Amino acid sequence: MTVSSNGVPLARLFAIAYRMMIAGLHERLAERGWTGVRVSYGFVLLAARDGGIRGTDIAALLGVSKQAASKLVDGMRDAGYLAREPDPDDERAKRVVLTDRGHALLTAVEQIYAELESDWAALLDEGAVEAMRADLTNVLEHAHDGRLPTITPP
Amino acid sequence: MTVSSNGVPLARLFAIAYRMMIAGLHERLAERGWTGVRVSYGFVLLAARDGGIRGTDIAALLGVSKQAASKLVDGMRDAGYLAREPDPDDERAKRVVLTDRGHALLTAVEQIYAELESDWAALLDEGAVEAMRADLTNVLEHAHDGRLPTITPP
DNA sequence: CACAGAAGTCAACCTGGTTGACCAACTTGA
DNA sequence: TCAAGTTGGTCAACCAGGTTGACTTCTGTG
Repeated sequence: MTVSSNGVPLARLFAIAYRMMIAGLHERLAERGWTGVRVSYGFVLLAARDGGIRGTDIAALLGVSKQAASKLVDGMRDAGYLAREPDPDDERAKRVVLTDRGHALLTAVEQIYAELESDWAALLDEGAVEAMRADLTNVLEHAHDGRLPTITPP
Repeated sequence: MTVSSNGVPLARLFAIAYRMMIAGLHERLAERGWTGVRVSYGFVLLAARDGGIRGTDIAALLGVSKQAASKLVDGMRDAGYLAREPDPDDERAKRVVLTDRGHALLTAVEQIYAELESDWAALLDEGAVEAMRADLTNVLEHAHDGRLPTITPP
């Protein structure tokens, strides 16, 4: 795709970049013994990290049905990353919380992200990664009423 | 995800950005009467634009099996965007080429991408979009032996 | 208090992938 | 030259991760 004189469309570049980073993440996770980890796990772990999250909130944030979210939580619970607890505020509901194993996985993910970004920084000019982050954050927050959506894997 | 002191991980930002741009693309396509368009269509149309492409090459580029690629081509043919022709160089093979309707869709996609990027440019400093494009291109080319992969939706 | 709506689960279904199998055509090395 | 291995595409069966529908229990509101 060559668009006017502006080069490769940003959407393509984001797609490739995202896919490349995710591939790098999962490769390095596997090297550290974390296997069978799906892309959405990281996003769910992040959202549930502080005090847990409800199934319906996971569904909303991932943009899927509550049934799909429930299945995903089932899988993560079976893998030992999450546990379900009663929600103290509502007898219908459950909160999904991180297990120790879930915390450990999330820590590994964060470390690897830092490594990957260091790799990028080594290839670009001083401060370019931070500038990119700021610009992306700026546009995305503008598009979402001032706040990044919490969790959105493509 | 808060990574060290470096803010939101780039991978998340790319995911959100990509998803947002694709959503914008498909929303604007629908406004122009293009409905039922899947994300991968644009990538296939681009790859097939100049002289067509083989089914196995689509499979390779999309990172899917040849059967999956064949199904995708079936769908796009049925929707009127592609046609299959014999490959003059190999009796086993077929080339997938764009129909007029396929060319028109690709043109619409490119126009919308340009619009979306103008929206971004309006929110950022002078030249920031081009700097981001250059930086992304730089890193991604470095990671792929000097050439961007042709086609990779997540 | 009645009722509409919400949270989660069960069940059936669907879509876009997968693998396996197959046949015709092509390529390669002896 | 030719046999064997490989390749391109299609058919078929299967699967994972979604979907929708239905249901029960609980909550909030008028």
